[in-house]
Amino acid sequence: MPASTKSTAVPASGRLEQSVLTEDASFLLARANALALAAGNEALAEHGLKVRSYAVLALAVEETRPSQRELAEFLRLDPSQVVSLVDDLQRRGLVAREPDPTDRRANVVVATEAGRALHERAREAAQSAQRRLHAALSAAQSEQLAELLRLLAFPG
Amino acid sequence: MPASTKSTAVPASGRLEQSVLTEDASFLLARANALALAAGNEALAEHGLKVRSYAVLALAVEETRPSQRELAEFLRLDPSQVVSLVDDLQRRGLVAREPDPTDRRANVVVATEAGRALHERAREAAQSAQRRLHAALSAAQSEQLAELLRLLAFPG
DNA sequence: TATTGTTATACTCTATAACTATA
DNA sequence: TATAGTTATAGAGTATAACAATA
Repeated sequence: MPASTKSTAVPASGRLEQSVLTEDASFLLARANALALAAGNEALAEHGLKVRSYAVLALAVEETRPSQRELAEFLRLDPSQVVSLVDDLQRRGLVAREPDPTDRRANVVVATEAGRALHERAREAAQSAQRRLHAALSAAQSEQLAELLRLLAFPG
Repeated sequence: MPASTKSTAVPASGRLEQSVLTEDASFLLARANALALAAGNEALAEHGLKVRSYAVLALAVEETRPSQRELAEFLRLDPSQVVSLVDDLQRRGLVAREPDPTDRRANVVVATEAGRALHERAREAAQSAQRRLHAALSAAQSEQLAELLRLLAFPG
């Protein structure tokens, strides 16, 4: 193969990495998210979870006692998507819907004991996947990235 | 309403922001990406584009002359998705498929004059949407965020 | 044999509207 | 009137397998 077809040091598969898109934060965000989502789903699959259901379970484990509405807002999901996520977790005995005493329209989603146990194991899998994903970053860089993303994800 | 139901200074809509998920880089990535995607699609809609088709157009405008295969890898799309994205842009006269002289299996995707003109206008809309999205970040922070995301998005 | 682009297909995700029971 | 949850449904996005042409 003639040298002219591979005139740079960049590998053939990465020819496009010199694109201006590489300076576009939204594009980088999309690509990084695609990689993180794939890695997360793969790591959680052995526990029967995905990134979505793991997030709901994680919030149900906490003291906050979130309503489905709050879950939808926080996770940027449609309320109807929360219904089916909670349906699934409830069918598997991992969370329960409890009535909110202060608002009889609302359900509070709380983890069962089995849900807490599964969450603990899943959390470790997710964290180890994240460590692999952040292999190119130092611990300080990972923390800094999280801080900057927080500004973007929670404005105001 | 009794004070005990709103015991913190956090607004009711943001009660969950104290969750440990808020320290999870992958969750923050997902939420930030959801916001950026929505803002991007909204900004590009007036030009008849979405984030996906804009990215393809942007790469077709450059000198790189990417093949559909390269577009798929770079944008982390399935090759079949690239087919329909290019189909659509081509139908609208914004890009053309040119045969790759060095590989008769491959199509090279290049922007037409109309495509270049539209890209220029769309780029401005996308950039101004991004400035709004990054309102909480300084210019230095935005640049830093992009650098860190690049490490995540393009490992190796 | 392996790869590029293509088609067809199924599956997941997302968004919308309409309904009920509450507020 | 407005909101929480639910249901149904349609649309967008994603993933898979199979095929023709070419390497």
